[in-house]
Amino acid sequence: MADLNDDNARERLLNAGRYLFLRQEYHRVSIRRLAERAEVNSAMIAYYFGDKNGLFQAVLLSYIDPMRNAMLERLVQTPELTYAELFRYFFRYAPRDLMRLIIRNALFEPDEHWRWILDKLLRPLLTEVEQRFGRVLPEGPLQRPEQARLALQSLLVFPILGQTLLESVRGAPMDDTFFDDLADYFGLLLDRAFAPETDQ
Amino acid sequence: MADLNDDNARERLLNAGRYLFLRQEYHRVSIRRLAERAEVNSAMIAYYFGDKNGLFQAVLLSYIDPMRNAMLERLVQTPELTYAELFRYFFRYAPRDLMRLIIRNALFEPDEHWRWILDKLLRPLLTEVEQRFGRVLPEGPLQRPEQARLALQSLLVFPILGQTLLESVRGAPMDDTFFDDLADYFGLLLDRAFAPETDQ
DNA sequence: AGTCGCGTTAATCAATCGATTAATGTGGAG
DNA sequence: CTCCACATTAATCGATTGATTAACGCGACT
Repeated sequence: MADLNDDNARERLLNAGRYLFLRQEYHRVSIRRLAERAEVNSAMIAYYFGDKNGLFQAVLLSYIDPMRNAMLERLVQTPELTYAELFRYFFRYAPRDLMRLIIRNALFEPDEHWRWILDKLLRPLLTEVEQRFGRVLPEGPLQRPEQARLALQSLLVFPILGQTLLESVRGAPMDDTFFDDLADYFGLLLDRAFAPETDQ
Repeated sequence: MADLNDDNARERLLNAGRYLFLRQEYHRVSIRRLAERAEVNSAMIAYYFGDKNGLFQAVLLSYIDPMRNAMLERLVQTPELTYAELFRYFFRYAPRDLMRLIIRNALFEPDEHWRWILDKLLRPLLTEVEQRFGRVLPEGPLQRPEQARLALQSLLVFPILGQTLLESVRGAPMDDTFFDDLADYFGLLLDRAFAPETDQ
């Protein structure tokens, strides 16, 4: 357990990267500020990670495995998930900082880290979750998998992604209570929309 | 009309800013590349806009007024909008590049341009659109304005915002046909969810 | 012709960027 | 103690950043 503490340069740099890369865009985080926050010489980045990008990818990798395990473990415990439960779970336990980090550094600069993030991190996780928890919609005009998936993704991701934006607009923070209410609301919305045809 | 052509330095810089700021994050766009693209001396930025940030704000302002006018003009023509029409209109005519620009430079760097963008650009537009086209939901458990608005915003914004991401995941571009289908699907989804209570 | 002001240019500033180097510290094995 | 591999340091590299300056071109007006 002594090899997991944070008094060695590599771990300290990872922690500094987790802190800084989550809060600022990649090019705004300089090697010197990383080293300064880690209280480590800036050359240690090249020593342990090759270059700045190596540290960045190491930070992402250090997030992705615990996230996948945690998500799958929790989801496995409730295999028959209602939409409300799914929203509530996701709003509570999704690593919001990591989501924003990925969006910020990949979605808007697709030529740099994007391909790597997509292939190494995102696609395996998405396919695995989907395989385990794919829902079959009832018969009806809404049974179009791609569109249904996009609707679900929008409702899941946007409130988290735009939390800062939304809090500024509404002038009040979105606490857990708000997200719980939102989860119930979205769950009810999808239940009604995806409900089997009644008549006519 | 001769004062609207693009052979003067100020207009050329605005065009360069429109091009570059839409495609890269603020700090990735250097004064020299702006001047180079505008085929203008880099000192002209300071001359006309004070500094780089002045040019950036001028670029945003040059977008926002035509956008507001275009949106309101088109929306006024169809005051009684179905959800499908609203989605279709938004997916077609919303300035996606500008949306991404605002998100990229404000949502994720709230301490820099964020407050200015929100107060000057976003809030007036949102309140104006909402005042003119606020819909009244039918009675029922889904009549909660804030949550309903957030659901609508999610379905409207996320597909546009994440277009690059989604295209990479699905491996094919999302053309107008896809967005039209998506508009119909989302419209139907909300119609069903927000439909008045039937019985029980 | 003179001159005033707007527009423009080349040159340069200090600061910071990512990266590299050579020298040095350190701690354990032989 | 010696040696060697690993870890760390200070210093510096060339490149680029945003910004500023002094000089200059030039048309308009007197």
